[in-house]
Amino acid sequence: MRALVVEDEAAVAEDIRAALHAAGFVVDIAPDGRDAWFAGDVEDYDIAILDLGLPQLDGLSVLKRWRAADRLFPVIIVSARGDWTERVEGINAGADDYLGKPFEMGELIARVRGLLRRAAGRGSSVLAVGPLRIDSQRMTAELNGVPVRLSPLEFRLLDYLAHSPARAVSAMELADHLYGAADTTDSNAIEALVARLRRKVGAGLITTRRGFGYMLGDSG
Amino acid sequence: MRALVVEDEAAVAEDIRAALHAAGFVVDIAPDGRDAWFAGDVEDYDIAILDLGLPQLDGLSVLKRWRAADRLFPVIIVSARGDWTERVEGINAGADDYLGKPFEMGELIARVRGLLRRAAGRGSSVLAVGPLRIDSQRMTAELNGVPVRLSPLEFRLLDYLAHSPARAVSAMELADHLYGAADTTDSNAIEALVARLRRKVGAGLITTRRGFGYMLGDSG
DNA sequence: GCGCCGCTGACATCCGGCTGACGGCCGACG
DNA sequence: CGTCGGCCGTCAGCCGGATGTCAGCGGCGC
Repeated sequence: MRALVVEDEAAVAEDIRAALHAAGFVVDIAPDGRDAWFAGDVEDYDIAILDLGLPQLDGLSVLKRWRAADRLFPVIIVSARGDWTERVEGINAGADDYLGKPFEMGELIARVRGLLRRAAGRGSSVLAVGPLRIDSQRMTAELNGVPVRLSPLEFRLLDYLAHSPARAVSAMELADHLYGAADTTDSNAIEALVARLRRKVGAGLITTRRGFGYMLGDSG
Repeated sequence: MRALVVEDEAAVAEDIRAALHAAGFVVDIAPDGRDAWFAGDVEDYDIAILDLGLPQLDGLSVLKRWRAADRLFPVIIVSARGDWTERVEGINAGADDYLGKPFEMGELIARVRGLLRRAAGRGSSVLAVGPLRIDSQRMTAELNGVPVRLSPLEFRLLDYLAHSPARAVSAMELADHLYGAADTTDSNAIEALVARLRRKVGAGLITTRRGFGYMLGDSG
């Protein structure tokens, strides 16, 4: 999962980054509105945390521009001014959630997870695919009720697939969301990762659609 | 689907080519404005990605010449970050979308799909033809609600037919768009492909107009 | 009824994707 | 500080599905 954090105060940005990173996200930070707009327009994020008070370009404007450009990833607005009208404005501009400062990192993570769940069209916080249960909260997985020990990358790959229902996800997209955009590796790292995952969760769970990508389950 | 990438920087061009190819496109690359103008004038593209900073002939001029010659395929302008005036100029010259550098490949693909959808006069990425539903986003097809497993080429052929409403598409045109112009193969590869497709989606869905080509459905 | 275009099933080939092995890197631990 | 073990990217070779080719058949249009 890839997240964009828009926050001008470096210390706060770093706190959020750390929390998200610990929760298994790849994080980009945009320190001002202009960078934020650009990054959100150009990169492929799963979610954005957006501070409203920003230099260069106001947070609400950033959000509106994203939405106008059909950038539909979930956005959580974070703001110091606990203003009620502001909240409404945020929602109207296309925000999916609102969090007043100061806030607990735990709450932020929880809301992020909730939004991702909704975006994936799932109700429960524990995703189930066949005999496999994936708990993104605890970063654990169970096969037939038996805990499976997964490495961080393995888990994130599995988690990303689980959040992309009924869709084949290409190796390129996976690399993008697991590593971030920077490296255009044309290696078989993803294939190797998938192989190791299959060895742990059973070969049948991850289907390869030749020429398209990977998906969980086998229908479709 | 066939795309023209106009980009003088070989590495960038290659990245774009790879991404488009992974998304199921046949890609031609034009390294300068002159080549671009010629290729767009002579070949039959479904979309073009146009860099503005070009040797020989400026990108905007290329676009204007295409439009002046009634070459109406959608064009996405790609340009170094920042300049609003440039963006306006681009739109005025007949561009359909604008993307600042650097950009995320996934973003490019999404916009390309959006434009093609609009070009086909549809709102959704899911096309329905008789009992068949084609989702070009997920690259899946369903027959009466049952997923059909198609190979990459099969899917692209089907997708192309679906985007050519009520029209017979010749084998030559199909070969052109599935493989690229270069090879003037006088083989029956397309026929074989169609045969395999028919076996999977039902013979009635793809009609042959003897001497003209193939079309989806049977009316017209 | 004739001829040609197009269809099919079989076969060859080719390429994407899988695997097992290897080694670098890094953190844990003595 | 050295060693150990786990994680993970890279390599090379293999496998099987995907796709082009061929040859023969069939039916559509004249």
